[in-house]
Amino acid sequence: MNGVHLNSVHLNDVHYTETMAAMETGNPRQARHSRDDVAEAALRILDDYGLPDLTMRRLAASLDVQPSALYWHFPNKQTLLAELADRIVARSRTEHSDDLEWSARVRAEAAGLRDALLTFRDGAELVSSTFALGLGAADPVDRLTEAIELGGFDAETARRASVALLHFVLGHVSHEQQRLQYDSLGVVADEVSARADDAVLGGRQAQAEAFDFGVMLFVGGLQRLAARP
Amino acid sequence: MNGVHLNSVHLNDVHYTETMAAMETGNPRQARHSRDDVAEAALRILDDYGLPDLTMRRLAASLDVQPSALYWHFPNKQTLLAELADRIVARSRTEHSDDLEWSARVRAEAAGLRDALLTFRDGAELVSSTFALGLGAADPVDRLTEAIELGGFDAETARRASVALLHFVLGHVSHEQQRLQYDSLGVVADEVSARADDAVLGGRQAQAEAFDFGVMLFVGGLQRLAARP
DNA sequence: ACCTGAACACCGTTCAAGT
DNA sequence: ACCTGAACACCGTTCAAGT
Repeated sequence: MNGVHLNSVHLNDVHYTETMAAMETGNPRQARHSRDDVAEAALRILDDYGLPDLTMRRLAASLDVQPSALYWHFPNKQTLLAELADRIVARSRTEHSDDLEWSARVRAEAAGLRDALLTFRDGAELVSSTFALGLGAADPVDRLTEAIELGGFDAETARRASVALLHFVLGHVSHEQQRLQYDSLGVVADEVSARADDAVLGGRQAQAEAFDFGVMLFVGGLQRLAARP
Repeated sequence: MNGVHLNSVHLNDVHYTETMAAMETGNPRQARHSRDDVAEAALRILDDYGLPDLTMRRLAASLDVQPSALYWHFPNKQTLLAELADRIVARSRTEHSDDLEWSARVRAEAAGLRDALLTFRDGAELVSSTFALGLGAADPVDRLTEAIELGGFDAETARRASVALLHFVLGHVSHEQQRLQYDSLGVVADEVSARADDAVLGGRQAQAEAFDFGVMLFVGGLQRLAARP
C-alpha cells in the first residue's frame, strides 16, 4: 500500500536453521516447532491431564518453549482449542457403507461421533464448548444432515434435527466423561450408594445403552414425522 | 469425641453486631452479608457482565469485601455456581394445570425451562456446566421424568428420556445465548452474510421454532415407542 | 520463520488474625 | 458470625527484540 514491494522484503532474509543455532550457542536445542507440533502436544496434555490442565504455559513447557512462542502459531487459546476439536471430531469419519438405510446411518454417525469423543479425555466438553461458540464441529453436523436428508426430509428439517441430535450427543458424552474421572478419583465414600448409583446410571454398558436410547428417540421422532406429514 | 461438650463452646460467645463494629471503628461500614446476599450479588454480575466476568474477586468487590470473605459463605466457586444454577432453574416451576396431557406437559416443562434459562445471561452455560458435574439441576430432571411417566413409561425409560431431553435443552439454549451476545457485540462485518445467516438460524422466532421442533422430535420418539412396545 | 524476556493485568484459594 | 491482610501458586496475552 505504501509503494514498497512486499515481495522484496525477504530477498536477503537469513534463515537460521536449527543446526546453525546449535552451532552458535553450543546448545543442541529442540527442533523448532510447527503448528502441527503444537496441536499434537496439546492433544497429549489434554488426554493425559484433562482440559483444566491444558494451559498455554503448561503446553509451552511441554514443548521446551516460552508461553509467548505459542502465539506465533495460534492467535489465541480459543483458536487452538477449536483446532483440537476439529482434530478429535475428524476421527469420527465412519465408512458408513452407503447401502445403509438412512436411520441406521444416522445411528452409525452418532455412535461414531461418540466413539471419537471418548478417545480423548474431556473430548466432549472441548468440542461442546467450541461448538457453542460457533467454531468447528461443522463437519459432524453436515454428515448427520446428509444422512437425515436421505430419509426424504427437507434441508431445514434435516439441519435442525441434526443440530438437536448433536446437542444430545455432546451433552451425554460430557456427562459420561465427567463420571468416568469422578469414578477414577475414587470417591469411594459410600460403597452402598455408589453401587446403587452404578446400577442406575453407571457402567460402560449402561451408558452405551442410554446413549442408543437417546438417539433412537430422535430417529423415532423423525420417523413419526415422516409417517404423518 | 474427646469428651468436651460441643454445646458448651458457644456459651459466652460475643456477637459483634454491625452497629457495634461501626461504633468502634467510627466507620459505618456496609452491612455484613449473608449467604443469600452473596448469591444475589453473583446473579447480578452474571446477568450484567456474563459468566466469564463472574470472578470471586469481582464479586467480592461488588460487595465491598475482601475475596477471602466469600469463603466463609461458600467453600469454593463451584459450590457457588451450583447454588446459582439451582436458583435460575427454580424459576421454571410452571403451574402446569395438571389436566394437561402428558406430552403437552413435557412440552410445557421444556418451554418453562428454556424461559428460565433465558432470563439470565449465560444461564444455560452455567446450568449446563454444573449439571455435567453432577451438581444441581436435579429438579428439572425430576419434573420432566414425572411428566413422562404419566405417559405410561417405566421409571428408567422416563428418566433416560428426560436426561436426554435436558441435554438437548441445555445445548440448544447455550447456543442460542452465545449467538445473542455475539450479535450484540455487533460483528457487523458482512451485512449480507449476516442477513443470510439470520434467515437460516437467527431471530428469536426462528430459535423458538427450532427449539419446539427439537422437543417435538423427542416426544414423537416416545409416542412411537408407546405405539409399538 | 520461529522464539526469548519481561512485563501487564489478572485468577482461585488458604490461613492466621481481627471484631 | 463474619471479615481483613497478606500471601501462594497460578493464569492468558502483548510486544520489542533476538537468531
